[in-house]
Amino acid sequence: MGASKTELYSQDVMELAEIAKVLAHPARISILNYISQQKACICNDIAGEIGLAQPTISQHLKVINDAGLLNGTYKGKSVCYCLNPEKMEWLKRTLTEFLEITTKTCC
Amino acid sequence: MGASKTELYSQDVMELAEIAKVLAHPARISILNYISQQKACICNDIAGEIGLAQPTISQHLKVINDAGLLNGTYKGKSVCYCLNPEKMEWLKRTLTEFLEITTKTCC
DNA sequence: TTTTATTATCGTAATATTGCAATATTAAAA
DNA sequence: TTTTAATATTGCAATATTACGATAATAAAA
Repeated sequence: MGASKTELYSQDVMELAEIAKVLAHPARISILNYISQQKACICNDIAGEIGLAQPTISQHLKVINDAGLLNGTYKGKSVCYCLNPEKMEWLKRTLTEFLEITTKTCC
Repeated sequence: MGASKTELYSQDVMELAEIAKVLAHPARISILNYISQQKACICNDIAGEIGLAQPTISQHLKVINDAGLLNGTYKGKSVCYCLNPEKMEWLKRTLTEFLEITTKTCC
């Protein structure tokens, strides 16, 4: 198979899993780290910085962007990628809430 | 390819991506939710509860367990799965710390 | 010891992800 | 308008993940 049975799960659970997928690859963690360190918009020197080919980085950026975590203009000679602060806050809240609930003692 | 170039990343980044992978599937989110709701050890009625076959749940439990998030005894007529509170706290800290750093305004 | 209920593992099919070369697209600069 | 630099898309090969039937392993109960 290889396909999740998405019909089994609630909207909330699906949403959490989707957003976790963004963080589930070291390249995407690195990209988020890099962008946040810049404190300003950056462009695709990310490729050189991380050590993956430009199309690969572009693909990862698309995943992050499709999750709504990026803002800015994505076309032109030089693209400005920045974090979407609202969505990042939402991500933090959502994950924290989940972990508050699940971090209970047991046994 | 399909294989991450793990040699490109720091230990910290890899660790974060690995733990995020645990949360990156709705079945595993559901399992963690379910276990934490029980407030006590539970067994493999999880399969019926979620709607996946027993081997599939067992496989997901292995992923969660391999990440160190479970405690208890895994053999016998009836198995007791419970959360590892220390590791869950570590997960919360690690993710929160990452998100504190990356949740910065930009642009 | 044999039976029984529960969980793990194996094997396999279907699908998804990762990575990159080649190429297309984009918008500014010349 | 043509050129140029930056980014996106396409196509493809390699690998990983998901799911489950069949079967093995486990430990308590009969």
